[in-house]
Amino acid sequence: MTQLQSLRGMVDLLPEHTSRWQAVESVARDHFRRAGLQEIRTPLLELTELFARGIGEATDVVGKEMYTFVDRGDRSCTLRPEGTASVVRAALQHGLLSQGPQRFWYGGPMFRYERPQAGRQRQFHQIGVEYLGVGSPRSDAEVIVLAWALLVDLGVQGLVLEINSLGTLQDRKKYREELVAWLEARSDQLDDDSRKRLHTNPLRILDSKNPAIRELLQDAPTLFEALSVESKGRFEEVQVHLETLQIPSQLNPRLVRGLDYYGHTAFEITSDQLGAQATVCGGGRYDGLVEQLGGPPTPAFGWALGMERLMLLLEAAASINPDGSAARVMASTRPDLYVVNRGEQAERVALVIAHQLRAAGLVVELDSSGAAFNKQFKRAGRSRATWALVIGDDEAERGEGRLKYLQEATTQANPTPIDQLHRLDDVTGLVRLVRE
RNA sequence: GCGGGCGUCGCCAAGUGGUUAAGGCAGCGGCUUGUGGCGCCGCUAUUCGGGGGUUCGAAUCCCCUCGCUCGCCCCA
Repeated sequence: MTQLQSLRGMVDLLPEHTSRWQAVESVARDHFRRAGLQEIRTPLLELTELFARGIGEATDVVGKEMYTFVDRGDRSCTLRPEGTASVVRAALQHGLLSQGPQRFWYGGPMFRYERPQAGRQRQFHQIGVEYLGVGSPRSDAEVIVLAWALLVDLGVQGLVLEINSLGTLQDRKKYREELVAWLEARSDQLDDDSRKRLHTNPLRILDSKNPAIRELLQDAPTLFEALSVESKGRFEEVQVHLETLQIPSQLNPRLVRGLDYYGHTAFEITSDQLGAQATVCGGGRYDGLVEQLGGPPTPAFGWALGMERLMLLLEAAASINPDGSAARVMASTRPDLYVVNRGEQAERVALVIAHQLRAAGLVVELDSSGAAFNKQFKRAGRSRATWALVIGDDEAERGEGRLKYLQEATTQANPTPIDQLHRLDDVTGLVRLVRE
């Protein structure tokens, strides 16, 4: 293949998709605004150490999925694989945490060096929320409902909210020992993968998709049983708040999540319409991270939502229900007016009137090809504009344009009546007419 | 990193060893230099992801390579 191509897993967003993305982003921004969140934008590139310390050396993300290189100043740099570590770093760096609780949202590209497949790319996009400095069980529910409400508002169907509690560090340490002991006694029944994890990251074995392992795990001790009374109580409180908010949730005791910084509440919002990559949104509590990165002990909670996966769900929802809100979000804008013009004087006038109508707020497409009228009409039809404004030299001479309504099909039997003339200097009148 | 499937025009796609590489959509031009969606006519791949080999002859067989895709792993 001699033709230059984008890198594997790096995807172009073409115009038919960018309009949908903008629509989704604007709905999200509005939700965040009403929740009192502020946007934060951090660099795409950070010191490798930030992610190594924040996410955890033993995790897959850090161990094998990062885009890392050494820059000209001999620093090890990494393209961000997720947003949370950077947000915490920025809050710390600028002393934001000493000003009380901080509520952020962010969005943008993330990078993970993985084999692409359905719902998984090397450069992908997330929008996310981080609540820093708030530790109540109530805030867990408040932040989760933000994600849930956004998805519901966008018209996504068939979502499941799965939640679990990972307890405290001590809870996990205690459980880890129990689990390792239990699994070691049955190590002959483990697959290679699980055996490898036994000592690096045993909790992740719980998440295995291997049916044999799942079967075996049926009788394993669960994390929930190992939780302290306080941790259990806290988690129950979160569940009560979710119920009060009428968010249906399912306890998933195997839900562990792959980033080291999570503790207590962890959750995922999944759909059965995403193939193997079922999670559209995931997050949880990460009370230890701020300290881990050199800050004061600070409770925190957040989530990230995958834009590409969300778009997949929106497409599915729109095709099932063409009148629903998902379909509305997917619809692209069409021009109000297409200016058909030909002739020296007419073309000059058309340029000016197009400019004036745009200034007045209409979506106007100007044909500047100088092609024959029938060509221009053909393009006007294809542009899906509501109206055509026709200006030839006759009209230009009189300072008028012909308005033609394009939304009704012409047939042989019903040739379109020729429309109406309208003064070109009456811009507000034109705008009113087009807007109806 | 490991498996499976696939690669013929911008898109969909026929062709499975004999030579002129169907067809549809889209695009462009014309019928139509003043009125679109319908119709009719014409044009658009010396070439089948790339390289090498077998053969008198290859899009069709073999080898290598690149890419896409789905799954494992992991996660958004």
